[in-house]
Amino acid sequence: MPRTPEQNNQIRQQRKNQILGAAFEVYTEKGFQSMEMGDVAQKADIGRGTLYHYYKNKTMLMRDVFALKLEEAKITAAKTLSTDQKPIIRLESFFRQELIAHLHHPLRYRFFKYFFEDVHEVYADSAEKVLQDFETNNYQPLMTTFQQAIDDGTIKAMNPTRLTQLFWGAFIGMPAYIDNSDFLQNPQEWIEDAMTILFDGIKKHT
Amino acid sequence: MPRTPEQNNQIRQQRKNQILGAAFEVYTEKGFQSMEMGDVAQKADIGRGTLYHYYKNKTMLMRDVFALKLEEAKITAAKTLSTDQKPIIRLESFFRQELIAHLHHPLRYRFFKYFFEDVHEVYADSAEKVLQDFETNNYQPLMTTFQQAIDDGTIKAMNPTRLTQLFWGAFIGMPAYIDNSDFLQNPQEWIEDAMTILFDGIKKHT
Amino acid sequence: MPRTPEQNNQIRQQRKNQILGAAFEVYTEKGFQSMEMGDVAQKADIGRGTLYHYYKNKTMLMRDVFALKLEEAKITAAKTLSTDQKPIIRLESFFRQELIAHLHHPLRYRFFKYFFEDVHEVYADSAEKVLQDFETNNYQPLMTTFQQAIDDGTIKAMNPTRLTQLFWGAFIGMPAYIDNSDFLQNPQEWIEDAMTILFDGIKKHT
Amino acid sequence: MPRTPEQNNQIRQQRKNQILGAAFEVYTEKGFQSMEMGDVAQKADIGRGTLYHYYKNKTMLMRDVFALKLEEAKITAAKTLSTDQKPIIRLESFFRQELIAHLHHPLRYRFFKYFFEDVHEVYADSAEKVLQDFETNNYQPLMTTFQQAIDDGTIKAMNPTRLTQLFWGAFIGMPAYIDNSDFLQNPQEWIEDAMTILFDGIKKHT
DNA sequence: CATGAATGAGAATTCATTCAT
DNA sequence: CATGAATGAATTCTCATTCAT
Repeated sequence: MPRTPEQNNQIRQQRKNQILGAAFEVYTEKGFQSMEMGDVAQKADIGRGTLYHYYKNKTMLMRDVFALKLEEAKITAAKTLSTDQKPIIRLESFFRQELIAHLHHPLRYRFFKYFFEDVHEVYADSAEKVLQDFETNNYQPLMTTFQQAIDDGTIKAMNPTRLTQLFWGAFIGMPAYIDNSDFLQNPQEWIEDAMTILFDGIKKHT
Repeated sequence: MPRTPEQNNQIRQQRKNQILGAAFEVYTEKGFQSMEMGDVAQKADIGRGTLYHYYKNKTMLMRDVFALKLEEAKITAAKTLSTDQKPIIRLESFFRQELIAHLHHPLRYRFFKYFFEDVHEVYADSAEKVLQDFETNNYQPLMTTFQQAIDDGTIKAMNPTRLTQLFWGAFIGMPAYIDNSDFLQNPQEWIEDAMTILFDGIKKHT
Repeated sequence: MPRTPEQNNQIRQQRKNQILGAAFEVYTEKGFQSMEMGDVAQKADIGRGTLYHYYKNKTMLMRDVFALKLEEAKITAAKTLSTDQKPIIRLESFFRQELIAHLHHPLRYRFFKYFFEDVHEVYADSAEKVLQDFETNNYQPLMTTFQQAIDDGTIKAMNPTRLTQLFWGAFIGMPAYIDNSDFLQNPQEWIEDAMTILFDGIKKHT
Repeated sequence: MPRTPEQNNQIRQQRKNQILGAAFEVYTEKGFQSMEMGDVAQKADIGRGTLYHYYKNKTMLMRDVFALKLEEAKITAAKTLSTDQKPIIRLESFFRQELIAHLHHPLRYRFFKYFFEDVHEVYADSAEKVLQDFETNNYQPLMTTFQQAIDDGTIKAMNPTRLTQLFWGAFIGMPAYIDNSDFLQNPQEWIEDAMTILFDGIKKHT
């Protein structure tokens, strides 16, 4: 007997998740150009042709990956950044949490690293809109929190947009270059040192 | 009459520079996988076959680009980091100078961004050795200077290797993500804010 | 509905045979260097890309062709050489049969002609091993039969390895050089004359 | 002061010999398709471009190589085959001498092996004429001598054209297949065994 | 829906030949 | 004449995508 439409939908959604997960992994390992649809299919444990039942092409697949991960990041951020703690505390929580997340999925940070590189190739003309959305959905909460911390005098007065971008860049960059063996071997220390640099700077303040 | 060996050498050297320059440009725009030998040839204003007169293949060409740029970076670093000023001053000079360089050669920072991504593909088994060399030649002087600044009490005590990597990552990351329109429009302010974050942290110290 | 694995296997096997047959033909016409993958595809009546679905590259394709033909030759030889007739009779049958086979498949002898030329290019470092195997699988039965004929006094005492090689070389060489119009026009006579030279020599024995 | 025309001619001829020698060597190692003009130039110790002062292209170069070697072979044959000894003795001398020559230039035999393969590619439409000439100049003396040996009853009555071709093929084939280590290690024995097979056959005649 | 076979456009690479000096 | 730099046509090979079952 044929499946009900809901069953079909459910199967379809589950398959999509399977594919999305595989695509995300392959993507963080290789980037857009170098990732191969065959690898995605293999990792998702489905046939190569099956991918194309769910996604018209590589581009559309990656758009979905991007959308999903951006949404996830947005939710995570919202959760951490909208508590009723002091702004500076919320910021520290957010970044510490993200660094800890890197630890559990060591290639996770690469997602954002690659995202900004590939966004124009994947979205073509609508890339600007996507970046705009990213700014609204993902940066905005961060920016607002930075602003609050500026307002309550806990951090220095700075253009909050620029601050957010610089801070975010520095944060993504930290695990991105050179080997991460130190990060993996002494994660606690590494994370605290990274937090210190970002929040307190390297100078000794007397 | 044939050209003299010196003439040939000169031609070869000039042509190599031409190719290296073109390859560097294309590389910083596209990365290893996406750059096409045809683009390099076109940008260098030579025939596609001529590339192969000078470089056995794409990999060897990129190895030469890497070697050249790493060498250049090493020399620049040495110059700035070995003055007789106080360590903290030298560090600030170095990073400020690098950020100013980014301003004049907007794709320059991408080189390092891509380098760490592609090093394994380009060098295969010897990638680890290359990274080792990079650490020795390029990180070492920085690390030493950090150590000196720690020793004279101007910066906080931290594992200098980790510090160097974190700092470098943050520094590369800052201009690497999202649009750089702000950077291009208000370079002076942007640079000073970046310097502040890196050296003083974002917190207000009373 | 997807094909069953057996169906796929069958398709794969059939396609491989198609390709192997085409490759063999093109190879015996041109040799390794000059054969073009495009010709093979065309002769096999498949797309150029499909070749690479089945064989990683030209080299691997030829390795399979070699393996197949060597195996076939081995089986043919075994069949003819292991009857319970007198050794000399078996030898004569074997070579006469091979010459008749040449007649029906005029390019067949070229396979061995080219094989020894290309084996080093196709197998690189393992070429020696392949030749060793060839000697074991294909020469051995012949050698053994020669030895038996020596033992029963029907042929002259000679080092059987050298004898096999010389004999085989002479046998391959006979149809290999100059035009074969005579061979095609008077196959029976040609074959008998070749057999005479090889087995009785050209001298008249009184 | 400029060279005299004769001097120029002499230089030209010497250069040509240099090139011809190099081309012959490369050819016997690789065959027509696989030999590279660069290798010829290198072996001849001249510039790549210089080749083209002497030969319009690869084809013309090889035609000259062929012509030269065929001429040499013809002269050698004439010398050995036109003594006043018995025909059978002359034939044995000729082939023994050729086998000894192989010993000194181990790839020499390949020349004829490749020649018949490449003649059509190198000469295109005139290939038939070239083969005709080869038959006239190189085979004819051999054929005549075979005929004489048939006439004086020392060898069996056979169609002399076919005999020549079969014999020649067998003779070229002997050193051509499988490794020639035995040939190089025990040349005397190898040659005598080869002579025996060709002239006396492998059967024991009582 | 599911699948792997099939495909061809496109990229890397080779190498005989031409050309400027 | 001599040379090596320069070139592009021809070839191998890759991989996203389509197709038959």
